[in-house]
Amino acid sequence: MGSAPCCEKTNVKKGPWSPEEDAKLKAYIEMHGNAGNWIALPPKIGLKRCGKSCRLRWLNYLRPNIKHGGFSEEEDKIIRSLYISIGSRWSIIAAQLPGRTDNDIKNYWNTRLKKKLLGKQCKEKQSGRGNNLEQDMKRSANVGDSMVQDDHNNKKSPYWPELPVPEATAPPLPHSSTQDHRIDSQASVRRLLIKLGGRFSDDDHVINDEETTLPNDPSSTDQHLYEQTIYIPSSSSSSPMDALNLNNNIDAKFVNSQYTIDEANLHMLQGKNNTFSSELQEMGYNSTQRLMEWSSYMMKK
DNA sequence: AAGAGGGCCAACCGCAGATGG
DNA sequence: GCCATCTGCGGTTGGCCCTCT
Repeated sequence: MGSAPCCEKTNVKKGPWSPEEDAKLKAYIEMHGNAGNWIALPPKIGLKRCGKSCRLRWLNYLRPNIKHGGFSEEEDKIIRSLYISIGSRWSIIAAQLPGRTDNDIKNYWNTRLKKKLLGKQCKEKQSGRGNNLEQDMKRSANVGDSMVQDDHNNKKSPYWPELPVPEATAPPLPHSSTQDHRIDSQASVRRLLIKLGGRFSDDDHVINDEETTLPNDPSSTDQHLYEQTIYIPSSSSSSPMDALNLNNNIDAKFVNSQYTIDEANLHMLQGKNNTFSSELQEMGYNSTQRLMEWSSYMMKK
């Protein structure tokens, strides 16, 4: 494919936006919406900018309710845990943090969290228990990729969503007590799954009953997610692995779908002796156990 | 005081998926 | 089914600003 034709190099201004340009763009979008065609927008309002540039400026800066800087500890944790789960899917991570943009989160990760973990890794290395962090990070970040890679067409498949904190009862995702409840109910977990790239096949009615209730507007879907909090029950008395493999209520197609877990990948998630593992534990995670519990629970639904 | 170095962030680039003709 | 175009995303870069020496 390649770059959109809107990005012709000729006669397009680059670099920082002036207040005048911001004002023009903001005024237009507030009045008309983005009209679904960013490329056609700049000429309409007399901006010598690429449509993509306008879109980016709006999304990352001019959009209402955008927060900049000052990431809270809770946001920090959410970012870390989601990164561990799904890797550098910044847009998805951003969707869990209202007011934050993927760019912001990406910058935050690259400039702070990464170093934070690197620092930690160095300490661990000095104490003789660390592995190569870069590899660990890659490995961890690629967990989603590797575990769901479709061998035949090499396409990316859905990623595992974050697992709730393993408390005995109704553990929410780490979030600030002052924040809105974000991800609530099994339904929203499913939605998150779908959002994470999950496209359950049409006959995966396990999901579809919920999916059909989703609003079409992606932004309202996000809002819907935010307005809820997660509730995942504590682990059942039966073995999670049993539940994973043997639950007779599970639609066979679902069991065989891309959402099943193989043990090799679970070991990857386990992240033995690496920084993320300790990070997880610090946050109260036992990856394998949690993943098992979570998938078991999801399949029983 | 000034130069060097590093941190941080806004913006750009290029790719891939989605969509429509 | 193919092609052109648009949109969205993640990686990278350029430049400003702050801190250190």
